[in-house]
Amino acid sequence: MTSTDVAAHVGVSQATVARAFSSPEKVAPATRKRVEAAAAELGYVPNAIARSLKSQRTNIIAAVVPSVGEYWQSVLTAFSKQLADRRQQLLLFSFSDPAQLEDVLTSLAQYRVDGVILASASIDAGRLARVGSQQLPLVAFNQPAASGLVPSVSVDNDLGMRRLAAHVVENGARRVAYIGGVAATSTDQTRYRGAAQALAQAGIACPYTESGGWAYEHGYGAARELVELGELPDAIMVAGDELAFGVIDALEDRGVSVPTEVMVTGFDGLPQASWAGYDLTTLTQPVELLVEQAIALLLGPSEPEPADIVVAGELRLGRTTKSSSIFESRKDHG
Amino acid sequence: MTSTDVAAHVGVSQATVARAFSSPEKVAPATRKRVEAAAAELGYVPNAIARSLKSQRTNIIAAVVPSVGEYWQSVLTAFSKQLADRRQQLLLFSFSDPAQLEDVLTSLAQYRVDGVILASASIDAGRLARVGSQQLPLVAFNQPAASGLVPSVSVDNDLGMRRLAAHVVENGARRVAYIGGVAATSTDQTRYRGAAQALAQAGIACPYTESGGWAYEHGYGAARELVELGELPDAIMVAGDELAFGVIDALEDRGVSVPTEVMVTGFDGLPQASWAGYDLTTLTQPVELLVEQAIALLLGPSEPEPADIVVAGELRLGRTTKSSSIFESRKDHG
DNA sequence: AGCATTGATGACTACGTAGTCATTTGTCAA
DNA sequence: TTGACAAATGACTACGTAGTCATCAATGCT
Repeated sequence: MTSTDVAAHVGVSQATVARAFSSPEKVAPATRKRVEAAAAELGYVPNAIARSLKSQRTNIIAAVVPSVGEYWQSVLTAFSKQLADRRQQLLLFSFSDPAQLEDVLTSLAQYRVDGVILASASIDAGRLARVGSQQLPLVAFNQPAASGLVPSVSVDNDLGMRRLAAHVVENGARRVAYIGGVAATSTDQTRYRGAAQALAQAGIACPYTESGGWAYEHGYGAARELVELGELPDAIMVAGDELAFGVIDALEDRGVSVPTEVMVTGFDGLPQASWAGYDLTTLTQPVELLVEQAIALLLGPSEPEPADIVVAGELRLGRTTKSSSIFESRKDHG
Repeated sequence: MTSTDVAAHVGVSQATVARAFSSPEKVAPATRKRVEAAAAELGYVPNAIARSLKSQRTNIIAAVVPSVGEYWQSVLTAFSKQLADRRQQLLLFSFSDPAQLEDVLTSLAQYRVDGVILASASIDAGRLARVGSQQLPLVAFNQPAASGLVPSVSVDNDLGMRRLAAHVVENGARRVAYIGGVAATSTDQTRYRGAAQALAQAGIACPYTESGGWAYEHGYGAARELVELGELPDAIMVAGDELAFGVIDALEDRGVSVPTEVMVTGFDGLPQASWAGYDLTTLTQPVELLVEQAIALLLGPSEPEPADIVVAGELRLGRTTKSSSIFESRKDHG
């Protein structure tokens, strides 16, 4: 069922049918109605593939995201929603191993998408630069390493961690440990640096432990080791919320009370952070806003110049840091 | 940069360049190498849009999923991974309101995808039938209502709930409450029926409470009401894991201990169910297997006949039902 | 040597649409 | 009434690819 078929049925030219759908104002109302009626009757729907070939625009945005992780799933959801509002579709390219990235980018290149959202902390700068050297509109999402190489949108990791650190210090922490995700990623580095520098200003050291990933299990494992080594700090700052959930559960499992004995902070502001079971102190990323900015860069009128948009997050105070006496614990387990 | 450009550069015809990429075995090795070299030099990548137009295959599968919910996110991840292995891409259509479905299906129809995965409990049978009447290969994912109308793949909701009910009864529950999601959905109905019938055989009633959604907040609210009404049962069976997390947190928040005072069961087997903080007794859906079956139906050699594949889930025993004396509570909050 | 067979390649065209340009029709002012 | 002009429409073509068919060279066989 093509526009030509509909045209024949109505008794107009194919061009008129095409116009009736792509620029209806250029078709006389009466004609348009007849075309629409025939299309409905025959079940005609314009072919986006052919349209894309002709117009050189696909109205498709590709998202390259890691296939695991609570955080990326929430980001993806936001992109999907906001792109739908702009009548764009989201073509999903997920990968579980950074090594797959080459393959992913190769097949991505074939689809002539209108833009690409590169969302993964685990792409190194060199690779990023190579991708950016294509003429393809590209936005790096929450990848500090992208700065200067490709246009990027990020939460202010440094400021966020500083605020969390300040909060922890205010709440009386004197010894602090930091549990990171993957030390090789710029996200991890930036966050740790923020925390470490802010704490250093208060004269507090902040030993770094790499957990080796961003998932619950990694946080659980790292915290378990910390407990087994003894010498628990007053607070553990964790590089991400999902990690922090694991940290909290590991601590509670071993009888270490949060926040009474050890405070815990996260980073990201996942929905679960607000769940009563965790009620985590964290830095909430303004995901909707970040996504909006990313889309604006991609779909903006001009080519996205290598701008680096940094958006501040919002401090969320949960029960996991309410240790000092002036805070009334809103809830206790027992 | 097109195949014609490459052809001119190498000194062969466009057809040969096209063949070198789409069916390399039909091109002499020497020629193929020259073509590949030129393509690499010029940065040529085949245009999937043009190929799709010509070949009438897009290698794109559309997924229609609700834009919220932990469960659907995990399903999406599985689809994305498995489709990538088969060199198919995933075009994402998410919607937050069932009313948007018409729009979604309209824009979906334009992309001439090779198949559609319809994954939402909140599509009613009538609508399903209409979608199915198109000639488009379609698979309904975890929608019991689809049975007979369109090919479908589902977990065995009935059996799963029966097994959970049996487990709860074995653990000594005599009074049981059921918290559902959205009563109008077939998923909710099937699950409740399974639980109610299994409990009835043990002579136990199972009053149904609708929570009004599938999210954490809905479970939290429903459980809060249950507590405020007094008359707590021995066990609460919940229609989904995310709901169950809310139920557990609401109970604990009000000083009701799980599982000592009230047992809780979920359904889905989300990753978080295995987190130590919840350690939920639930029915784990074999998501990877379900997805595999769905893809097989879609991409199978023949048109997917309206088969209904039902796969049994696996009972996961967590701490939330270990109430009877013979079970040692692995952990307690306090 | 002559002919059939196979492999490699080129010329050509269709896929379905949208934009360009030309043509026709209707409207208004001189 | 007629020229000028705008609106509506049609004919035509290009977008980039892959499949069909034809062509040509090389090989094997009698």
